[in-house]
Amino acid sequence: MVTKKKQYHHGNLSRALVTKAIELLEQEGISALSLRRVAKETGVSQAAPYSHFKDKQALLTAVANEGYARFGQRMQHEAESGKEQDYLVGLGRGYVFFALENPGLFHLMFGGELSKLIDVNAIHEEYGSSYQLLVDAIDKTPLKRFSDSENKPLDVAFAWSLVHGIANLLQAERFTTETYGYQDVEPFVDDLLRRYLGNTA
Amino acid sequence: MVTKKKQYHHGNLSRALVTKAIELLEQEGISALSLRRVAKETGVSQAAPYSHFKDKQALLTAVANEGYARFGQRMQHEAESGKEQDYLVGLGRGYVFFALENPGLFHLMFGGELSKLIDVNAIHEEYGSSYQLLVDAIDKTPLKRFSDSENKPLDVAFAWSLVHGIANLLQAERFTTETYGYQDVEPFVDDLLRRYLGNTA
DNA sequence: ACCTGAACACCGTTCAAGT
DNA sequence: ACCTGAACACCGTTCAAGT
Repeated sequence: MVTKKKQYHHGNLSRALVTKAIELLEQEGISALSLRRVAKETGVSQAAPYSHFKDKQALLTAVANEGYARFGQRMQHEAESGKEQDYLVGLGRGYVFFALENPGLFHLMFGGELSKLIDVNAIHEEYGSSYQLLVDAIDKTPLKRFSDSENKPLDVAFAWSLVHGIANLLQAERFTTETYGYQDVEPFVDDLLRRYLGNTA
Repeated sequence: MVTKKKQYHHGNLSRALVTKAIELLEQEGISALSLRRVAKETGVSQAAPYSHFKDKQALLTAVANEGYARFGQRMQHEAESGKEQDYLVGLGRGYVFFALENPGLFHLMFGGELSKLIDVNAIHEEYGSSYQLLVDAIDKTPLKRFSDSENKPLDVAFAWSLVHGIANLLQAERFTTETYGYQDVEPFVDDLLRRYLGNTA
């Protein structure tokens, strides 16, 4: 029953490296994520990754892309779960929860380790499609609260910023929910999102 | 006229290291910021910084603290400049502009390189006082737009998140202002802040 | 085509030793 | 007290060589 232990060479090394990198990233944080460790713990020599990725950036880009895919799924899942009637608020919940559940990945995806040198196009597919979820939601039902002068693009920027700020500040422990009189994150996030982003509240 | 070239030993090495670190951070980004380079370019041996800082984290913490001080000043300056009547919106302008003007520092201050291992108290003085600016502004004039049920703490979290999200996304080039039909950042930021955060618009 | 082992220039950190 | 030089274990990356 113990197969695929020592014979990569099938084209799965590339995927195995990405998987191991995510594992390391979430368990020990981004500073522990060295190419050499990823290689070693995948059971392969330090130079082997270079057969599949141009350099460390390229591996990180692949990891981030996997992250964007999961991110979009998480948002959509939350929005459609029925826990929240307002679809846009549901997406916001998914956004924030993803950040809290996958701090390493989230940090890599948005923290700028990549964005300095990255080939932006290399990331755009998955990233763009998660972004598109927000755009679509706002296209369907613009924010009534600010409907005095309709401006959907600005509404998108607003929603994106609000939710991104909440996710970042919570994850970096810049807010602590106790400061605001909440014991748990979830109701805190819900109140914030419903009150300032939702149409129903 | 050429003094203080080779005789540290006065207690200024510590400050010189922080200054050089900020310079490197802004010129070449956080990945170029190695302790060894900071030491070398300050004209001192690789081990010298350890006489003043416990480790690299400690130096970075000092750098971040200097950053928080400048950050608070930038916000206050902008809010009091008279370019914007709404004090809170002025603070928001300062917040966002600081991020765009000092991407390296901003990234260090909020990006989590520190927040994982940091002694949170070591940063709290300067950080707290910049945060306090927001709290005070909202204490004085709560957000009228959401005054249906007064909740100032939540208003603070909202304002902080919105402004932090805008700053981050702009700085990481996650938005490009052209997407939203603006040529310059400034009017884009103003419209966002006035429309969703201001009381006057 | 995919992988290894050795090599290079760089890290952070420690420690004995100098002033 | 403050600094140096050498050392250690780690990096990312390259390159000849193996299969």
